[in-house]
Amino acid sequence: MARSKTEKRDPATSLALLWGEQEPPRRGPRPSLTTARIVVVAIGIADAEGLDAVSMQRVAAELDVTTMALYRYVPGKADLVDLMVDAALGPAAAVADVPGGWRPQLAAWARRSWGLYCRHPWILTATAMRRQAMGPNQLSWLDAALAALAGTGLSAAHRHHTVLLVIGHIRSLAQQRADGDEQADQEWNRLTAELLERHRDRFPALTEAIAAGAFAPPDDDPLDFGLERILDGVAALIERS
Amino acid sequence: MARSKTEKRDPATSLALLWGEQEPPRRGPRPSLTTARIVVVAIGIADAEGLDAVSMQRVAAELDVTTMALYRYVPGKADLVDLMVDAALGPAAAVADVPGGWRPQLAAWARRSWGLYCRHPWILTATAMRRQAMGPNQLSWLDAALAALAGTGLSAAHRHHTVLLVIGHIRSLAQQRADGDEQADQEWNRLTAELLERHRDRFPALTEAIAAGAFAPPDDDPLDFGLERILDGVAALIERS
DNA sequence: ACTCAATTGCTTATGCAGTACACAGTAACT
DNA sequence: AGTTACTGTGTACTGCATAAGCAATTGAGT
Repeated sequence: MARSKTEKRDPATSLALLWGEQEPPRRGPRPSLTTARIVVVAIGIADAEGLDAVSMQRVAAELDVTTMALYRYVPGKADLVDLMVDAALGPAAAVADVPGGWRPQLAAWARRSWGLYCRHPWILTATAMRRQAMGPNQLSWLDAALAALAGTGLSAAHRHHTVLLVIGHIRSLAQQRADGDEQADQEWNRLTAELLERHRDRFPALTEAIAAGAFAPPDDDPLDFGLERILDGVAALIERS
Repeated sequence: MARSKTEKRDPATSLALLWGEQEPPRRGPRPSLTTARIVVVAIGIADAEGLDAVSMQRVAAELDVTTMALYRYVPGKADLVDLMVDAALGPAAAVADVPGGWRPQLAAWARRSWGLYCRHPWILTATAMRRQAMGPNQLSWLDAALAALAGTGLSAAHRHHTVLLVIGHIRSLAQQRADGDEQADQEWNRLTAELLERHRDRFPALTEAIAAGAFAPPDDDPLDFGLERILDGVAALIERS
């Protein structure tokens, strides 16, 4: 099967970079750049124009250096993206002091996580379907969510799966959000709706649901419905055990 | 913000192709290929070597034609991928005859959907974070899930959100599965675990969860936990209303 | 102070990707 | 037979990631 691209990364080097575990150079000219500065610029591009706009050439141009200069700081693009993700995540927000126990805490965690995906939608693509090196910030988010579930009596495996479930929901929302937002997509939606109308007999339940307003823009927070269902389900599991 | 790539597609043309709504050519030499044949070959490559291995050149070579010949059948790569997705999905399985009401039906739907993502993991990337043209098969899957929820008394919006919640879970699992399966990834996991151990004080809950076996390979179906939680949550909502 | 090795940024070059364009041949409609 | 709509092909352009070699810069060891 397949990892993305040719998979030439050296895990040890990549992880050392991601965790900031590498000795500064002893000799040679002073570096004119920092890994951090490169990452900041790259994130800026991704925020403004999407992940596809982040090419090595583009980042280098923004920094007024040659493309190849970047390779003195970062082994390759994959590592740069990993760094971007971890930097964009930042350290996890503390939710331990949210009152009310695991449920409000996990909800707060989800809400902040969701906010992150809204501010940096490219995180979704950056972490999708590729071996992704996990940096300290990413782990801190995971840790925070697990901490919220610590007192529930759930097994470790169940706690872990619960967190993954919530993350999955958030990512799923981020995905949908990326799909429907922009004006160019209106044309797609219009034409698809037309097609659906023409084949309405093949999709009775869908046709009916649309007629009943299933796809109308919601007025409440899109995160809420799924999050409440999931937390209800988890609550039921907790009570049962 | 940003769609992937330069966004030069014509929605009308792309959708017509996807829905098979285009008149066959009246004159000229017989086409030596079919769109369908191209798609089958492309899916074969994606199944065997991942989506990254699917390049126009590669597909063309497999079919013994020039790269540019493909463009007589498909406007561009994005459209090819859309066709691949819809073809790989196939028509939705009927779950209306699954006994026991909405819950077993939706569970059965989820299970078949999950099977699809297992057989064709590239579907995840293919549908991630890009404007994706929805073809008839994709809509039929959506329709089938909505049909399962038709008798529940849920509002159309809630039915829709419920389906999206389940899809999100499935995709989330597919994502995780893509991450951890392969032998090359063992090295990553080992080194990450080492790093985590060295910084264990920064991630107490995570460290504790791992020690308690949270990441041990599960013996039951990975789909089950999340699916049951979600369905429990939905069931609670249905009872309440 | 002098030498040397490590490290910098730059230049040049390779290979692969998607795709635009113009050509020559082919089959149906007039 | 001629026109027209189509076919597959060759060539070419652009953008991408990245490898290799070069000259300049610096600190450590003498």
